[in-house]
Amino acid sequence: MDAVFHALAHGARRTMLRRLAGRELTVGELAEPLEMSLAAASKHLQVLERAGLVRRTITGRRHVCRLEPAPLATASAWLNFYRRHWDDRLDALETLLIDDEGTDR
Amino acid sequence: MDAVFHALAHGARRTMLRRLAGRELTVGELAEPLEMSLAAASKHLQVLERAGLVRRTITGRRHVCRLEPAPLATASAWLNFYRRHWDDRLDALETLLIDDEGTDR
DNA sequence: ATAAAATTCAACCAATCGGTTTACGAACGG
DNA sequence: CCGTTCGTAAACCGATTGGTTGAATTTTAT
Repeated sequence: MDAVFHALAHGARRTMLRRLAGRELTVGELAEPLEMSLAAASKHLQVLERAGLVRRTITGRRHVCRLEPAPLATASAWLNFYRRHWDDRLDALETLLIDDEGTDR
Repeated sequence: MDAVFHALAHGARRTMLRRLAGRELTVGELAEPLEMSLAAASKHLQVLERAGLVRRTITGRRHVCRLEPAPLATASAWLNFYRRHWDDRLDALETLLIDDEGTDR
C-alpha cells in the first residue's frame, strides 16, 4: 500500500500510467515526453513495477510495458472508506441512522 | 496531487486519517498509538495539513484536528479514471456502448 | 563484422524524508 | 508564582529519492 501511493506521488509516474491506460508502450516511448534522461525514466518505471502497477514483456531489445490495474483497485477501495465524508447523500443517511440510534432507547 | 498521494504513502499518516474519520482528535491523541516521539507525529500531521487532508483548530494549548475529505475525493476521482481497467462489468458495458456506436450509423 | 538502437547498471550528487533529542513557548492547575 | 502539560522549532543524523553522466549489454540492421 505504501508502495502504491508512493508510486502515484510523482507526476512523471502518473503520466506514464495515464499513457499506459491507452495502450502498451515501450520504455523509450514512455520516456519520450518526460523532460529527463532515459535512465531516469527507467528508474521511475521500476518504481511502478515494484508497486505492481506495471508489468513488462521483453521482446528482443524492446521492453513493452502494460498497465496492471489491480493495485489501483486496492487504492480505490481504500479511499472508498472515506467516501461518506465527502458524499452529501451518504452523510445525510448517516445522520438519519445516528438519529435512529438516539431515539432507540 | 503529488502532496496528497505522498501524504497517503506513509502508514502512520494513514493511521491518523483513519482515526480522524471517527472523530476529532488532538495532536497528542493522534500520536499516542504511534511508536514514535510526539515531535515526529507532529511532523507527520504537518504533512497531512500541507496536503489539505487535515485542518486544525487551536483552543488553548490543545490542537484539535479534523479530517478534511476534499483531497481524498480528488484522489478518488483520479483513480476512477482507471476503473474500466479493473471493473469487469464496466468493461462489458463499455463494449456494449462501443458496439452501439458501431450499429448507430 | 560493425554500427546503431533500446535499455539497464553503476557511481555520484544534492535534496528530501523520517526519525531522534533538546530546547522553547504558551496555556492550564494548583 | 510554579510546576506541568501540550505542542512546535531547531539541530542533527542516516537512509532514500530523483536526477545526472558514462559505461555495459543485448539485439537488430546494414
